Amino acid sequence: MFLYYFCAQTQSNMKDKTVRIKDIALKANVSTGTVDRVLHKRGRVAKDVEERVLRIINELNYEPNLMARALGSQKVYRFAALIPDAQFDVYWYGPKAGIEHAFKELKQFGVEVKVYLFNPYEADSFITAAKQLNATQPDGVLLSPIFYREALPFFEHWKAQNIPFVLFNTEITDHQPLSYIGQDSYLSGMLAAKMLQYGLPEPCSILIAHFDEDISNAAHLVKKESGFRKYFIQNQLHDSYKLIKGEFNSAKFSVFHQQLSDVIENNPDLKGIYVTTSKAFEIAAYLKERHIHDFKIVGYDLLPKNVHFLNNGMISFLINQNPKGQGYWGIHQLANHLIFKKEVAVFKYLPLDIVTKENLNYFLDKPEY
Amino acid sequence: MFLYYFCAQTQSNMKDKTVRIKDIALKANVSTGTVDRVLHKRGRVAKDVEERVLRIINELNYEPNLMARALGSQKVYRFAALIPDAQFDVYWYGPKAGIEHAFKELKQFGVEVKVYLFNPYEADSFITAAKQLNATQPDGVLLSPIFYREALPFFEHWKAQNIPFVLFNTEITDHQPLSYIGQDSYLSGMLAAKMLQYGLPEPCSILIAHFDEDISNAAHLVKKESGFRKYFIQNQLHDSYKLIKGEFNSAKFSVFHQQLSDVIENNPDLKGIYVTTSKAFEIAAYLKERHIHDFKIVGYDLLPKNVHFLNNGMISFLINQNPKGQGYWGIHQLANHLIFKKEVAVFKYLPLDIVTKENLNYFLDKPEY
DNA sequence: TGCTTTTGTGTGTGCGAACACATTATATTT
DNA sequence: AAATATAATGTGTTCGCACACACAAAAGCA
Repeated sequence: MFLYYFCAQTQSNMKDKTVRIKDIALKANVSTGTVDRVLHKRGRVAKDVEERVLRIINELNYEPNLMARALGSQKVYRFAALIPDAQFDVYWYGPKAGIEHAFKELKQFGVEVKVYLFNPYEADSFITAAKQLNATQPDGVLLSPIFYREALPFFEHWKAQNIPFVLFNTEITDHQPLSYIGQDSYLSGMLAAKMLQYGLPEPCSILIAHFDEDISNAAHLVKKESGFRKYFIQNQLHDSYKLIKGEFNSAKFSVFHQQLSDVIENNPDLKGIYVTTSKAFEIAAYLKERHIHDFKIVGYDLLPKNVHFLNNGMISFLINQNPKGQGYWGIHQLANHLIFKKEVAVFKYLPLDIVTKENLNYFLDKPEY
Repeated sequence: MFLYYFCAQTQSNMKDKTVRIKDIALKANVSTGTVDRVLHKRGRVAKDVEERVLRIINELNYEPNLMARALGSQKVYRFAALIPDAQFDVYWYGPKAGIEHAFKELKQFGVEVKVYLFNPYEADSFITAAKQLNATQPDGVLLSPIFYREALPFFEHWKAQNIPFVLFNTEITDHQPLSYIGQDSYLSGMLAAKMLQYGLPEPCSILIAHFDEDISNAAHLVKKESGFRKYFIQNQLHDSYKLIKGEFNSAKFSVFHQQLSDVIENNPDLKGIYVTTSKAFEIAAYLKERHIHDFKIVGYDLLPKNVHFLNNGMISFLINQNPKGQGYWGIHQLANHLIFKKEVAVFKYLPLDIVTKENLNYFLDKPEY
């Protein structure tokens, strides 16, 4: 019978136990202390000895026992996260939950996480929080750089201080972060286009709705829009579908309503709406109020209000940006780099989850990733 | 500024380090040995003492240090997996990969995994492999019980031997497995219906295509079909759409082609096809050959051939059953139960991932879950 | 030469839990 | 009451690693 065997022993070296520092020391005719010094590049080792030890480490394919390491070294890794306060935008509950979850998994390895919150509508509050964060000299930083310009000097500072930082949610990959985590905004736009067009076989108008953001400072929204438009071009559909662009401000209801009703009146064949942010519920609510039920809406994120309109059919699909996962993986990337010395990918793109009424449950309260 | 602080110290007990057995022993006026006996229910502890210790464990919110545990106890956990050989059906590469991935994460905790392969088209080979598996007296078993009847006596045996077993892929939840892992077949069918109907606004006929399976022995396919039909009833669409059922056998090409062309000829308004297994590519290939391009197909699983037809547009959507994840979580459920003493959910439903050309990449080679 | 640095190397302890073993207290038998 | 069994509890070693420290040899310098 066919049989695979996964176990600690390699096939070649059949009955070898896992290689320990002791084993290396023995084979190299030195003490464990010396091996330790080589492993940690603490110096104070003769050249020839160092080479010999390194060779043997390679030969024996030594892999440190992470348990024992975490147990032995009482080192504490102090991570800091810098994210918007959920009280201003419930979206940010997700990342915070993800960060907390990652912390729970990693605290055994000596990880501590401080979360600094700022007001996503006030650049100053970002700066204040970031300065405070810096005062504590963390070993690694995770942040959502929604204030790009304001974040720049901090990038410089961390680079100078050799503090790895991970960015998420807002696609920025200059300034050598350790890693960027989030979705591919461009593909995200293409996917949204597919989902709308697939359900709207007849030629019609489609609205691209941006919300609340300073578009010039929000590169990811621009990318989403390009991806969205690209889909129609790539599939030779740009003659059949008219794409309208709108920027809305949900803060002032009356203005928002006026803007939206203008768009609807001016485009009688409007049948689909792509909301580039998590504010799809604003539009759904408006349409519901007006008893307009034949629109297809695609938006982002499983906010309670969005879920509500997904369930009653006003919203056709939500693309899950996995905010929880972003926080979770952000902390994990730092740990992988600092604690486990793993290579971490500069781009960590999370899946583009398509959520409908039918599969909603699996994305709502998953504690795992 | 707002600030959350995740660290080893609880807020109430500010400067407490993590609680160790020693701390409990101290507070309970006993030795660590006694605490240990209480923790592991090894007996030989006076009733009153046990109660006191348990109370203090609770009060102090003790959580064992998994590192130290894994280090200290050299215990080896021997898991066995019993799955079809991928050489008969490439689908099974997924579970095997997931099992291997889980092993890599868990080997630090002393986990070993033996994978026994059988021929999914020969019940005897299943029995042979299962017997061989039993001979090794594993601590836990993960299997896909695609031969339901043949698996029954083994369920009994494991139950009698107190060996936890986890089932996956084929929905079976009798016989008290530790856990079942897979998709909710019923919801899966509903989702497929949604994806087809959403893209086919006009009334038409839709084919439900089963493949290769002995339907009477494949409860999950029946459930998929019920869910699929339910969608149309629930949404009052059963007048507009005619649902046709077909059972195909891909082994005999000529027969299969005849069957399929019959269905197409007899239903000129056929526009959608729901393939309940991973064999959607068979139908896509046929249609492609006949230059029929206006059908919407929804099927399962990211097999290379399916991916091919997803990319060229013949298949609209694939629902990812996450075969890799099933193997991964299967092993993890065993570990959670046996090693980490966690409660494990009897039903572990994996998300219903909707895969299109646009978001395909994220589901193809994700090493994480 | 005697003395201080520097460099190379080995030893020992602690981390938290598991488990074997040693010891003490209590019950039972003779 | 002494002997013995048995239940209850305490002690010590182990796991693999990090890190502090001890110490020796070599090198620098007067």
